[in-house]
Amino acid sequence: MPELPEVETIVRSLRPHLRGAVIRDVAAPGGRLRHPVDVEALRLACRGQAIAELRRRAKYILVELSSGTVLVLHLGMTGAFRVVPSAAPAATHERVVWILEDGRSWRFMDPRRFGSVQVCTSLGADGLPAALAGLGPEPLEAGFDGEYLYRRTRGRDRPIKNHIMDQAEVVGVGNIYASEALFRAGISPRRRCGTLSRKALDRLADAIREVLTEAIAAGGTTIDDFRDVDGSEGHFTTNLQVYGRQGQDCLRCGRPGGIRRLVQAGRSTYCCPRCQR
DNA sequence: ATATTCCCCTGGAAGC
DNA sequence: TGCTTCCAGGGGAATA
Repeated sequence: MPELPEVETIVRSLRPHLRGAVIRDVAAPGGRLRHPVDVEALRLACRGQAIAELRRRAKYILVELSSGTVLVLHLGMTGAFRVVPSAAPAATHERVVWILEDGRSWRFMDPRRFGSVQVCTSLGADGLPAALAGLGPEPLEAGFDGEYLYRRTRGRDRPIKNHIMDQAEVVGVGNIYASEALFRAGISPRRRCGTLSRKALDRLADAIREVLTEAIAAGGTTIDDFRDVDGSEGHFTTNLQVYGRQGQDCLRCGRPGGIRRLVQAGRSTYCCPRCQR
């Protein structure tokens, strides 16, 4: 569910609620997530600590505590947060609850348990968790452009869609925005990445930055589960040009029923075969 | 090394 | 109504 724009939306929403708040205690009422939730390590790290800052790296949320310890959170496919006025009893699918000194509670729900909540045990030289060291560049920061994509795709053979969803190449692009960016760039998702010209990859880098920026401005995309911290939906859904539109008319060339759905690496891809080569 | 497949888990929608 | 099948925004381990 959450790709870069959704995670960014959530971090921006959480920040004013949580920055400066002091954690009284942590509970893990919901059993294991992707990894077992080490509630003792969480308590040790969090009790009595203020939340100094919240940041996003790739699709991870980093919670920096006043002690310098960092919590590493991931939403998986169905993770969501709420901040509520009291320490209410656990709701359905609630996995981790932080009780704050001011009486509020910060709650993580995740029906499918693909998310994760971990205490970072070692920081790299860049101040980021060492466990995130293998991630590629942020697409909205310097260092990501057509030249970079060109360099990283020479001699590689996989489909370009799989390549841009590889978090070691560029972070934050998931299944929705991969299809959307390739449509905007006029590139077939099945094209072998090593065969793309520098010019085409310039267009693709621009398209990725453009679609992510627009989606952040719209508060993300809600297909089914995604909700902001206040429960609201993302508005970018209405701007999707291909995702979920199989059998509908292409918005660029107008071909009736022009949008196709295909499967790559077990994930749905949407494209217009006439517009994307 | 590189690329693809499978699996984790739960719920909703669609098909019969 | 009820049962079965398919599908889902992610990521990582296990295979080719």
